[in-house]
Amino acid sequence: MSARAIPYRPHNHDACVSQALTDARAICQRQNARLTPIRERVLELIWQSHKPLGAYDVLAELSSDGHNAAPPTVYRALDFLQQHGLVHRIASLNAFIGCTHAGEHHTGMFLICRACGNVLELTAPAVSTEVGKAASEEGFRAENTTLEIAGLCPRCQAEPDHD
Amino acid sequence: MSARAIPYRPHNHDACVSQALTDARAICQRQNARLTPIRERVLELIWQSHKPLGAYDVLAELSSDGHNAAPPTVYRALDFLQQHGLVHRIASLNAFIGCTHAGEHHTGMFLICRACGNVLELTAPAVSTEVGKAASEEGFRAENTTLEIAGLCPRCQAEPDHD
DNA sequence: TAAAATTTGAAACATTATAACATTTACAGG
DNA sequence: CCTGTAAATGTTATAATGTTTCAAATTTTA
Ligand SMILES: [Zn+2]
Ligand SMILES: [Zn+2]
Ligand SMILES: [Zn+2]
Ligand SMILES: [Zn+2]
Repeated sequence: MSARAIPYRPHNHDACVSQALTDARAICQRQNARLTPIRERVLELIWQSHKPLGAYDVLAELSSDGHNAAPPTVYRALDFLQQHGLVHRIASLNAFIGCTHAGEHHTGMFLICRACGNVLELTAPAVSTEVGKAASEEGFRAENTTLEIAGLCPRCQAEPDHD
Repeated sequence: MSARAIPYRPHNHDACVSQALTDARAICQRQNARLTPIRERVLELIWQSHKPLGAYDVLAELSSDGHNAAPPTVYRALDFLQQHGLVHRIASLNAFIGCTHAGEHHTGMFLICRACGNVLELTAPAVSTEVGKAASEEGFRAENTTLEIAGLCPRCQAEPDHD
């Protein structure tokens, strides 16, 4: 797997998308899960940028596809994709983003730029370790971590108002 | 300030509430902010337990007070309380909880028990440090951290189905 | 092929949050 | 005490997000 694209910088994003779809197909096959056309299309839509997309945004895109979908269609597809580690929900934004570590067993940490809206997913083992330590010091059995950092990406610190 | 009550264990919760209200009055005075009757009442309602309360739950309680309130009343009060560091919003639950470190300048980390619903707010400097490190390694200027851990509290690990 | 399980369609509804504008209240200066 | 101003609250409507339910179609299994 090659070096990961940085959302904040221009890059060949088509490569991000096709890599994500290729990975998804492999992962679903391995897990005996069915990446149906709707699910694949939703994943593709989610990956259209590195900015999280709301469920109703996905719905609107499906509609402009000519697909007459209702909310449950989208939420089901998103549930499926989450279940199989292909997308993450960003709780602080009520929105969804493609996982850049699909298949890698990880706990995502998300850097969310409040200016450009792009999100970078990191794996930070040191953070996970400290979180686990803090939880177990309280006797708490951690199952699921939501870690979302809002702030300014390097690009927007230098030069505001990027897309 | 005495040792903090552990939400997961029985304790004199009236003491939690009155401490929180006393602290809130002092903090607002120091900040020249007006802790009006509505705001104080909302804070008291939020503190009625260590389980996060939804905005519409607050609304319902206000109504049963005989106060004929609409959603904006509650959201405004909650915004005020958040602004002054008296309550936190738990993004993964769309709900609000009293801050147990009001006035202490901190980044909250929340241990959310999925069985009993209680939430413990921690300050974990080591976690904050690692989060800061991970962000700055990416050149990201972190401004706001959402850190919520769902799992099982000690009590519910031992003995399920507590309230 | 027939039965079973999974996936999708469709309609209604529930929950959470905000916009917009009117009214009231608190406060400072005259 | 009045009065102008800003802050806070009331009120109505609406937007945004997410779920329940049941029916129909599709895929898988036997
Ligand atoms: Zn890309
Ligand atoms: Zn991921
Ligand atoms: Zn208590
Ligand atoms: Zn706090």
